[in-house]
Amino acid sequence: MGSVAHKTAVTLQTPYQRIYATVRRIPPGRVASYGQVARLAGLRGRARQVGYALHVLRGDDVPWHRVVNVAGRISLRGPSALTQRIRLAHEGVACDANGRVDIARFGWRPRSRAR
DNA sequence: GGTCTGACTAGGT
DNA sequence: AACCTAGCCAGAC
Repeated sequence: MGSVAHKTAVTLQTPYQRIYATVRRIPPGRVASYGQVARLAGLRGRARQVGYALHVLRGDDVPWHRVVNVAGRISLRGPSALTQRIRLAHEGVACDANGRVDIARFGWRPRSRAR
């Protein structure tokens, strides 16, 4: 059948592109975990790959600051962690005294698409 | 080729 | 609560 055309269409987007597309869907004022992004991108279980994809990002085309770990903590170390915290605060997402984002309050819960 | 690292996570002790 | 382990996989060396 049209297996070749189908395969081509699926392969058109690399895993990284799917990750970036998913992160771009996170609305301002919301956060998603690495594992959640992986799942939504069709890459279940590859949370580390999401971290690496964001790590190698250049520029600000992707709102990488809206991704935190599953505990609500900022996983970055160094000055970039402060950048992330500031950007989140600018969107109304504050960290508590322990440096955590309240996932119950700010976690992104997309209505449609894969959980 | 092998080995190690990391912006991860779930599950167990 | 902290700590450990397995699973994950692209890069770096």
